[in-house]
Amino acid sequence: MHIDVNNAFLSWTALERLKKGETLDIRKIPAIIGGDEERRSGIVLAKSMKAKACGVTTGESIYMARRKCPDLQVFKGDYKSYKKYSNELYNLLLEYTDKIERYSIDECFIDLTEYLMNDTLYNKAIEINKRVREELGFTVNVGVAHNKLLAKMASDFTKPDRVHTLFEEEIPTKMWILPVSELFMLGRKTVPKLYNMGIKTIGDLANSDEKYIIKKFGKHGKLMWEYANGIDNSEVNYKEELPKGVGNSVTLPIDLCDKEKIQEVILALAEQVTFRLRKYNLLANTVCIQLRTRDFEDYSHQGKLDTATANTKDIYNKAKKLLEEMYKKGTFVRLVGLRVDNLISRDEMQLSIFNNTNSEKQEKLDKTIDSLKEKFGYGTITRAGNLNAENIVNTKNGKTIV
DNA sequence: TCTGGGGTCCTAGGACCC
DNA sequence: TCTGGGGTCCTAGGACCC
Repeated sequence: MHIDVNNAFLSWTALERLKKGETLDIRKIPAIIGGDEERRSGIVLAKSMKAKACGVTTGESIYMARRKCPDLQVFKGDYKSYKKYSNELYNLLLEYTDKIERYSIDECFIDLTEYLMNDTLYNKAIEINKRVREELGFTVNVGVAHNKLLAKMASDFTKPDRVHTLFEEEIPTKMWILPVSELFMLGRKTVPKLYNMGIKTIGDLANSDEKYIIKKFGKHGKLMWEYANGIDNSEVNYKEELPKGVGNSVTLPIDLCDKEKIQEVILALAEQVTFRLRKYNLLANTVCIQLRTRDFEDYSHQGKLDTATANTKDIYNKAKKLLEEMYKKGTFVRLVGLRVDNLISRDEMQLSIFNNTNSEKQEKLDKTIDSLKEKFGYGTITRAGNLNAENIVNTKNGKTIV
């Protein structure tokens, strides 16, 4: 089964508000959860059914959404409460199986292979849908099928608060009739190409020549042809996995064309990224910085580190070097990103790094800073060189001890 | 006019090796 | 003047997901 929370951020915000004594249920009016327009991140993150009816779409600018829907109300998101509701859903699902893949904050796959009868599965899905609504206060769509792809497609059919099945024999009537753009993993670049080839529905793709599609689209072609035919042998991945990379990025309040100022932002990002890296007990082997210009052109530059590290200073120094190499004087930068890749666990690391007294000192410093951040909040402590950028990178301004 | 931020996976081309 | 055929590793950029 695939379980998908309906308008997750908006529904959860609605619940939080009601809990605090507000009387207006924002699920029942044209409303959205949006980013911060002043920080130039004003996009739609989630929408109510009434906002959707006006034509508001996720990802578009709040400005556009308001034009489509003049009495639209905009609310801020609160990631902390979202995590809480996500956990409530997870705990409810645990009563059915521990084979749960948390696909995102508002989506889970669960593996119920032990139940072979379609009717049994369907009844379980009905029960989950009802229990979530009654016990947790929000609604979910549940898709029931014999693999993940079909379950995911099913949960997307009609919303909200519905259970849909997509068994083998239902593929032609329920899935093949849909426009090809509805197929999972077909995005804005591939769909027009298929259209030009005369492939308009998922059925058209399913019944096209597999070899031809592979020749045109390579590996991705094989995947989409199989998906169109309902083929997917992937497992429900219920074991927690460590991340393959960790990154943070910020859209700046104003475009910067001053390398020193960009460096300050990179230092704040390095603090953020390495803080998370250390929480996972991982070390990074490569550093990558990303710049977005005022014309929305993205550039990235990466490089390997001499030894794997999670030190703020090491990562920052490398990032600074990369910036030096790539930044063209006079370019106006809108967004700065820093990410680290090729991660290894700290235990795998040879001990060589600990022979270096300087590294040892840095490790101790980072550890101390981390525990202060854990205890008193991320904004508690910051580097003196970082006071300007800190306010750009972090929304919450805690106390600052220098 | 306005266009986020967090990820994963894939590809093409270049450097380098034998 | 004519210059292979393997392979690996690295980087930049792009497609897709939520």
